[in-house]
Amino acid sequence: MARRSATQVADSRAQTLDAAVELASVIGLEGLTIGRLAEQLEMSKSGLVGRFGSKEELQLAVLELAADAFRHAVYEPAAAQPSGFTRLTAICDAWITYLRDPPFSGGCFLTTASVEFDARPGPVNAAVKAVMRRWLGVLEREATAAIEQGELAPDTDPSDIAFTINALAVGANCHYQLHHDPRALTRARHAMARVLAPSSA
Amino acid sequence: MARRSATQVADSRAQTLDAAVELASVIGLEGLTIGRLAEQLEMSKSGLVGRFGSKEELQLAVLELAADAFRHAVYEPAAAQPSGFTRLTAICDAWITYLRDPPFSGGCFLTTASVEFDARPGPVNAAVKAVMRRWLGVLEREATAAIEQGELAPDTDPSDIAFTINALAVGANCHYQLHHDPRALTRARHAMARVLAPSSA
DNA sequence: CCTACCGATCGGTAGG
DNA sequence: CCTACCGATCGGTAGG
Repeated sequence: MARRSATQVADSRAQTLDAAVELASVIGLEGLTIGRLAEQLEMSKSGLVGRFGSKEELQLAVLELAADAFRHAVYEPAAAQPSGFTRLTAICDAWITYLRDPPFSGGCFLTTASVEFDARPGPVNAAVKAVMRRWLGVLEREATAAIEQGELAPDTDPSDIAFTINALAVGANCHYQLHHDPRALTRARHAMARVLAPSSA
Repeated sequence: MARRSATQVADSRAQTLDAAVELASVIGLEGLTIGRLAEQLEMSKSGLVGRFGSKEELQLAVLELAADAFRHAVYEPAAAQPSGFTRLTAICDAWITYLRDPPFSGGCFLTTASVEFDARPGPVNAAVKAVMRRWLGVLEREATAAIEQGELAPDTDPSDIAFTINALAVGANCHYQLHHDPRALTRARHAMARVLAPSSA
């Protein structure tokens, strides 16, 4: 006879996290404070602490949700495409769309968190690293498939493809968030296409 | 009969700023607090406030110093080279060197500040934008010279070159700061070279 | 440049 | 989930 069912608890947690990730995308994962989030949700600080345990656990939960949203927006649409060049192209398309109209108003959350925590050792730093490595691994896997299928030159380095596509997306996000110039997104998309194009015409 | 000469005042201000920019490169420009900086410099908070007026003015001074350091490390060595392709190449070389061994331990300060302040309106946001625009303008000017000298294809868009080179540097900095993998730097350098290579072989 | 202090906010706990 | 509270720290001021 619990006062709230497991589903209700999960729902309230999910709603809390939605607000937290939106707030953190604007003011940063470290700038996110329990007090400010509580005020926005019109609840007490201790209520929030009860749901997550500590600020660090809240940060980890926010990061996990943001990573899910990224995969949902960028990877899942492309997963329907055949592996290799076709799927890589679909990933780039979805990625640019995601950068243009991100699910949280502060732009790509993973880029923000990466810059914010690259010099702060701890569990959040480790989690950011893990998410980024996993994503680069996906890109690398698709690049390898493209090479095997003869869609990329046989001497191509899959890690090189993964790094460069990711760097262009990160750079485009930073430029677009700062200057709000959509040309950054089309320029990044074209540069991605050149990375995936056969090196000789 | 001033107790401290203008030179002494300028020196103490410069030493304070050196410590501030080093600290801010690690914990961020917003995370930089007067109290923590004062403690590190073994002086009182009010002494620091007296030098800069407010935290925001301190942030602006730190940003200005960081921009000077960037230009000193990346632009000045290349300025000795002839304008156009040669100078762009020298800029890319110096840039990668700067990313590998940055003057402040937190990596490229401008990238950090850009991500941190892209959604925080105010004077610091405006200053970051101005620094970035100015730098992109330098890259664009050199790309234009390269086109005029026939070193880049005549239908090349100078803004496109500037954006892409910058995005690769930003992406490389983020990757290198997070994973400490120097291959990110050589990969970025190679991608920059492809951007500057004639599009057909 | 200092000490002493201001009100606000931080993350978190006690107790219910 | 709440109120009430803890010690620490925030940016900054008063007064010297």
